[in-house]
Amino acid sequence: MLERHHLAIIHAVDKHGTLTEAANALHLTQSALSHGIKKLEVHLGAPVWRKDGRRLRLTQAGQGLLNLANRVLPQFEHSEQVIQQIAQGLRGALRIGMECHPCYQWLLKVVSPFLQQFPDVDVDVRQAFQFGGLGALLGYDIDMLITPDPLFQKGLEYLPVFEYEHVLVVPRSHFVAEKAFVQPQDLRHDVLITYPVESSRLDVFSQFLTPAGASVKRHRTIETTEIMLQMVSAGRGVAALPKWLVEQHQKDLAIVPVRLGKRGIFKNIHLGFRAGETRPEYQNAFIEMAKQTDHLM
Amino acid sequence: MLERHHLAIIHAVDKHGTLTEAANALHLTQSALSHGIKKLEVHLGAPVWRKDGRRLRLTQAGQGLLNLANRVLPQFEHSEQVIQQIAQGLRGALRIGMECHPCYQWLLKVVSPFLQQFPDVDVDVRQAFQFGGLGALLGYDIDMLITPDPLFQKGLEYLPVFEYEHVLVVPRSHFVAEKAFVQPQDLRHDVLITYPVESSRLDVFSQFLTPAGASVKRHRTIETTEIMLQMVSAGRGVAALPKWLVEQHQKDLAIVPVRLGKRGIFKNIHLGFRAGETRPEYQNAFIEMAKQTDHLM
DNA sequence: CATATTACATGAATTTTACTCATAGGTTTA
DNA sequence: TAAACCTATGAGTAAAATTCATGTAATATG
Repeated sequence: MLERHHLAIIHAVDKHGTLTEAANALHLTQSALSHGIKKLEVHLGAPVWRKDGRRLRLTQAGQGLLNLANRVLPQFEHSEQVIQQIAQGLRGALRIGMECHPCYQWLLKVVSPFLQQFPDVDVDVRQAFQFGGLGALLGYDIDMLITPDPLFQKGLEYLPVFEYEHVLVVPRSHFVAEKAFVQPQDLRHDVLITYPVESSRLDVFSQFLTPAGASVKRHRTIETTEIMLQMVSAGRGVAALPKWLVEQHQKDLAIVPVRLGKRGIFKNIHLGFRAGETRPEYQNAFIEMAKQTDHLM
Repeated sequence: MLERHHLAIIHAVDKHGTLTEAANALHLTQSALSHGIKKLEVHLGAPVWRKDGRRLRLTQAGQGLLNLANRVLPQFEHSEQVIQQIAQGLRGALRIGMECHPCYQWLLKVVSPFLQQFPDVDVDVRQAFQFGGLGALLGYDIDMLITPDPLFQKGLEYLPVFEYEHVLVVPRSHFVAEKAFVQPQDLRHDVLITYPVESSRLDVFSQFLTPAGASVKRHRTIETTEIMLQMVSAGRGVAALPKWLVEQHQKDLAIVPVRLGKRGIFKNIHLGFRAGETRPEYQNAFIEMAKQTDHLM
C-alpha cells in the first residue's frame, strides 16, 4: 500500500535533489530508499522517476505523488504535534459539570486565569445532565463535577477545594438583619426565593426548615443569582446563598447576610472525578488553581 | 511513525464498530490491529481508545486521528486511482511537437476524435523549440514529434502516417493553372509566399527551384495558411502546400493546385518518438488514429 | 444465575518486510 | 582517463508485522 513513508521519500528527494542526500536527511541509506520506491513502483504499476543523467526526474505518476505528499504530509505533522500536546496535557478539553447554581460565580474566578495559562485547552461547562452529575461523569460526558454535596460511590473520587458558609440573605430592613443568626420560625411570613431545583437538594430546606418542621409563607424560584439578589434587596423575599457571594454585592444592594441557625451551615465545594485515571496535566493544574481561590473571595 | 495504515485501522474501527469486524474488512486478524495500535500509542505517548464495556471509544487523541483519517485517506485513494489510470494509459498528457506548418490542419483532424476517446488525457501542442524538435523530444519536453522530414538519429524512431503530394497553388487565372505540371522557370515572374522558416527547410526551394538553379521574382512570408490562400486567390502570389489542403479550399477560393515538376513532390508526415520506451496506451491509440486520417482528407 | 457468546489484550512463534552492506554500472567533472 | 558521484541490485540480516493460542472481562441467553 502507498504509505506516508513513500511520500516522505519522494518529498525528501524533491527537496534535496538526490536519493543519496535524501537518504541522509531521513537517516537511512540510499539503498533503502531505492528498494523502497522500487517496490512502490511495482505496486502502482508505474515508474515514479526516470533517470536523467545521474539525477532522477519525476514521471507524471511521480509528480502526482509529490503533489499528494505536499498536501498530506503537513497534515500528518500537524496532527502528530497536536496529539503530542494532548499527551503532555497542554491541549485538550476540560468538560466541567455543575451541580450547584451559585458555584458558577466561583467557577468563573478559576476559569479565567486557567484559560490564560492553557490557551489550547477548551473549557466546556454543562449544567443539565440526563442521568445526573454522577452519570455524566461515569459516562464520560464530563471530566469533572463541581458539587457541594459529594455522593461517594465506587469509581469516583472527590476533593474539597473551597469552604464557605451558606447564609440567609435578607433586605436590610428585615427584622433578622440585626440578629446574630436566624431561626427557622423567623421565616414563617417570608417569601423564600431559590433556584429551580428539587427542594431536597436545597440546604435551606434539608438542613434548616424541614428538620425544625418549619415552613415559609411562599416558595418561588428564580434562575439567576443577580435577579435573586435584586428581589431580596427590593424586599420581595429572602434567599439562601454563599456568604462570599452576598458580601460581593453588599456595597451595591440593600442586603444583609445572616447565619442560618446558631451554628450556621458550612459547605464545601468538591471536585469529583473518575477514580484511578491518569489525568491530563492541565486538569491537575485546574485543581491546584481551584484550591487557591479561597484567597480571592 | 504514524502511517496511513494506522489511519486505515482507526477509520475501519469507526466504520465497523469493533476491532474484530474492522480486522475482517482489512483482511487481517484482530490481534494484528490490536498490536499495531498499541505500538502507535506507545509512539504517540497517548492512548487512542479507551475501553467502554467491550467496545472501544475514541479518546481525544483518537478523535484527532480519526479526523485526520477522514481528511487524508480519500486523498490517498484518489491519487492511487489517478496513478492507476496513468499506468494504464487512460490518463496523462500527450505533448506534441510540430515541425511543419500545414501539418496543423491535419493534426486537428486527429486530435478531436482522440480527445473524445480519452477524456482524461491532455493534449499539448508546441511549435517553437529551443533546441529543435529532436532536442525537445530527447529532452522530454515533448513526447511526439510531427514532421515531414524525419532526421534519423540514435535514440529516435519514426513512423510514417500520412502520405500527400506537395503542390503549387496558383490563382485560377495563372497561366500554369491549365498545365499538367509546373516547371521551375515558370515561376520567374511570380511572388512566392511561404511560412517564415529557413529556405532550406522549404521543399519548393530544396527540391524544386534550387536544383534547377531557378528563382522567383520575390519571396515573402506569411504565418497563417488561410491568409496565404487568400493572397493566392487574389492573384498576389503563389505558394507550395499539401494538395489535400488546397482541395479543401477550392470551392471557396479561386485557386488551383498544380504538380511541382513532372514527377511531383510526394511527402510523408512522420511521427517521431524516443526509441525503446514503453509508450502509454493512449499514445499508441493516437498513432493508430493518425494512420487512419488518410481517408478523411 | 450459571453459561455461552462476544470482544479486546497479550506472549510467543513465525512469516514478512525493511534495511544494510557490498558492489556494479552509469554520468559528470577535473 | 581517472576520480568523484549517483543510482540499481543481489544477498544477508535485523526488525517489524502478523498469526496463533490463550487470557480476561463484559454482555447476552436460556
